[in-house]
Amino acid sequence: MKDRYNPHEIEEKWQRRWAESRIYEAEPDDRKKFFITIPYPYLNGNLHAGHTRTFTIGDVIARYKRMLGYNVLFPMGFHATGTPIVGLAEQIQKKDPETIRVYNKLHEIPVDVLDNIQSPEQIVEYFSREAEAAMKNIGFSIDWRRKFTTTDPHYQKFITWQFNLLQSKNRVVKGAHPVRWCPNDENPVEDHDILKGEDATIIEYTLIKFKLDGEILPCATLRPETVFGVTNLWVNPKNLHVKIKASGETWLVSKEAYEKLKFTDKKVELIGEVSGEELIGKKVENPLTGAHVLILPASFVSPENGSGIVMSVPAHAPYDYLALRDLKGADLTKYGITEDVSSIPLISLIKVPEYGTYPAVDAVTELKVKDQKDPKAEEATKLVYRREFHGGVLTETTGKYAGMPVSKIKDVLARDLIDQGIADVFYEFSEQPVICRCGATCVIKMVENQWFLNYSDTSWKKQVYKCLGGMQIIPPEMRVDFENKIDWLKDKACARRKGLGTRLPWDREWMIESLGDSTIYMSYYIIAKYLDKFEPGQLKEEFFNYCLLGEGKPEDVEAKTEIALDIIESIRSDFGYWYPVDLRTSGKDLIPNHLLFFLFHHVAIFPEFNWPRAIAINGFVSLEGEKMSKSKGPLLTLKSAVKEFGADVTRLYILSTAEHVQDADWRAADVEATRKQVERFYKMAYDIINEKDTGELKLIDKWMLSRLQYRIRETAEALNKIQTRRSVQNAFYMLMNDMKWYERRGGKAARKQILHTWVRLMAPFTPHICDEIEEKLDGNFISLSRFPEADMSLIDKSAEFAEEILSNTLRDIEEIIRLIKIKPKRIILYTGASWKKAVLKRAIMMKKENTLDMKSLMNALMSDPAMRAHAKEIPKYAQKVITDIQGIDNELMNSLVEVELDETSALKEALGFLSHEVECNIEIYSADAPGYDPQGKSRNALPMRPAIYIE
RNA sequence: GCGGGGGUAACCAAGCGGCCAAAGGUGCAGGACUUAAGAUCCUGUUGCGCAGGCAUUCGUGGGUUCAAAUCCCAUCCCCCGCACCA
Repeated sequence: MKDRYNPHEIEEKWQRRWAESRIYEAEPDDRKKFFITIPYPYLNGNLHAGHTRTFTIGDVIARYKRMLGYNVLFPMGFHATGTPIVGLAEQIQKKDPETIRVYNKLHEIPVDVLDNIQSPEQIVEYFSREAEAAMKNIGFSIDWRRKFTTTDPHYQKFITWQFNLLQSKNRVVKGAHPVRWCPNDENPVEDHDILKGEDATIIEYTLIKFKLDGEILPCATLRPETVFGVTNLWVNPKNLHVKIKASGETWLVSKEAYEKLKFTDKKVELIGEVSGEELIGKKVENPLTGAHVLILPASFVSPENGSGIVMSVPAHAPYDYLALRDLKGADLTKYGITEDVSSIPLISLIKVPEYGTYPAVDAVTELKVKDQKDPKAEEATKLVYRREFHGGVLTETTGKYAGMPVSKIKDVLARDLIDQGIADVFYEFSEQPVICRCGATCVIKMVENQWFLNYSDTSWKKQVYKCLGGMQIIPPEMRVDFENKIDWLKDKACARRKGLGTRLPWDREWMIESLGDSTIYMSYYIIAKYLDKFEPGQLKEEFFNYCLLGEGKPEDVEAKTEIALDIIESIRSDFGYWYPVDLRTSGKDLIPNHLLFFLFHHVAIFPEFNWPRAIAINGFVSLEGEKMSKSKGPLLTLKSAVKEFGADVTRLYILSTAEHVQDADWRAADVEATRKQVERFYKMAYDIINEKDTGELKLIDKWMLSRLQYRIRETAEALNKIQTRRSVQNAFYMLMNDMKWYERRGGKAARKQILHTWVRLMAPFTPHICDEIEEKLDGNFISLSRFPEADMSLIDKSAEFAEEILSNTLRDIEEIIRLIKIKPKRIILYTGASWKKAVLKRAIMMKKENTLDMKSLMNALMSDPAMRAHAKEIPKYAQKVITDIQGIDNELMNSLVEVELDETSALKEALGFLSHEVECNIEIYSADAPGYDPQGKSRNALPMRPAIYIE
């Protein structure tokens, strides 16, 4: 150990020794096991501060559990499945300037290296090497023998097995689903492919098929229940409409709607054109109610929205009401309409507390909307919609639906209408337009014959609920989040046309989607150690069925796969030992996807005793207050953080700056401060090691040992809850402050003993520096030693009280000196009179018995002859004590009566220290025998609070 | 809109019914050490106060309580997710 702290030298040294001694290579034995996993990183870039946080939390827990005596398995792999890596390869090949910039500047890859990673395979190779090196440099205690990449042929066998199994359990189904689609690229568009309209979501409309002489006028609506209140349809006379064949029916829609329908699952065919004007004046039949209603002209109808034909519900839709009102007195004879349409009776079907029979009318009146072109019409629409949705109930008009809340009706009614063949589903973007990077306007396409995992299956969800119920979720507040997300999860497309990965075994045109192939791979870590024992081709289903599920006979597996029997048995027994996953820690972004799928697939495949035990969630990392971005910057790589500050400092900082789901902020200035603190720790340890402990334990040593026990207990409690911030706070900063005070008070005797404990307390956080120190203490690897246990017998309340009195008194003296602005020549302390102590104790006792009041206290006191000498002073003090006690918590009260402390002698022991601190001679008396007391200050002395006289 | 998280002193951040004017870190100011700088160590950092005190603070407004940053109600503001994408 050198006198100066050189993190890189120390870290390199210990990482090498750890690797040489293989201390993190876990094998089953008779200890209790702990299997911790962290989502493997996706290899389209270098590891960054976000990974640093999640992984370091995992490593700290792994190290902590190891020191608690668990046999810890902490493995790591790499994720390469999916499209981004392929996309990246294309960009690099094209030498796309932005990509080159991002990967050169943000991911810190030299340009000449970039030239050499052109193919997806090279990218995977490069980033996995970099990631492994980075994780080693920060000192993660990973068993590297188990690493793998999801594009490995062995792994593909594993995924193939998994999907065949899911298929056989009817968890994979065929269906169609809508995606954002670029008609130009003929590809689904992802968020980063979108130029404009990134926030647009796909909204499901119900298309209600009004009938006109055997032809159909479909109206798109978000509120299918209002079909009961339709009084007419709206068509914009200025728009061009088309007549099309749609799955055997003849439809009339806007030209734009026809373009959209081409991408749906309907077969559409253009037959002819119809102007808006032609349609107006005709009567259509409401398919649900059978009512015949007029088609009327309205200017607000946009051909871009829905079908270009709108059903009118003036009782509940302000636009409809306004358009109808706007027609008052209009001459519609050119459409062949002679009746006064403004007198068409409104049909109310929703009762809502805020409004009368016709909410739309009330809203228009309330907001004073002029006409359908008034911007306030939009506002009124939203208002009515909101109120009706949340507080509305369907009226008798809706027949069997009467009494149902509006918020519950949409899905039910839409389903019913579709089943009756009088409605369809129509998808529309929430924002328009959505523009692809290539410049084309995106549409919504129905991808057909798509493979889905049927997560929406209620029996599956029920199993997941059961699994979740038996799990620990950390922090516990996140449990409700998981529950919500389980409810919300729908069927998920599990196959794609392009990207890296494994083919769907029964439909080889499809690649298994990348989130689906990373759900149960934790079990693969157990196999991964044995990859040199067999070829991918030998990994037949029987192998996995036996090793992971215990199905079949090992001899049969041997016969089928030609894998040696002892290997098969060994894997099976390893699996039995290590599984299930005891803890998975992850960033919060993975809750609604990966972590959910992790649970779904586990319950689908494994028996209940192999379901995961716990999940811990952590937040993101920002840089100097700015959100970090892999593709836009800013970005801080793990590698460069360690290079600049060292592994231990990086670890300590990232752990201490935020707790659980809170986001952490990386601030270089604060990291620098942490570096100094670590340096101080190193220096302190160095000094302690090179000094001899002296003397026997004094009060201050007992105080220090007492404090240490609290720090240990807090640290352990925090780590048990994966509160890394709190644990670092206690194990490092608080203990550091205790040590400073201890040394300032001249404490020496316990320093080495403290250090012994301290390095072990710190070892999970800063393993390198701790091993460096431990080498000089015990010489063994610190991660193989035991984590400290708080020894409650070393808790010394009286030493703590003494120290508290001392520091409070010191602060008081200094405050007085500051206020009276003199250089003190003589200071006298008077400790509280013993009768006051007696009063206090008696009062506390009575308070605990719930019998404390002035009268009974006085009675009790006065029955004691020794008290009578102070009969004059007692009432006033007793009154004060009674009020003071109100504000004391129980623990303190207990201590106050239990602890026997001679304040006078305790202060006398610290007299030298006190006098030195205030640079003035100090004398101490008990108020029982004050001696020199010119101002009678001793009367003010209280228990735990000496009076002070300064001259 | 729905769901989740959050608003605490110059900043980050703990506390979630009583030793709370509020942990810890940072910044800032003063002091010690040093030829000096840095590092380190002390002290202070809401206001007032020439004896250890008092007054006012924890988004805002009410309420419960002997006692509220902490509990209840209302209200305002900020962040994240809402999917086929890793």
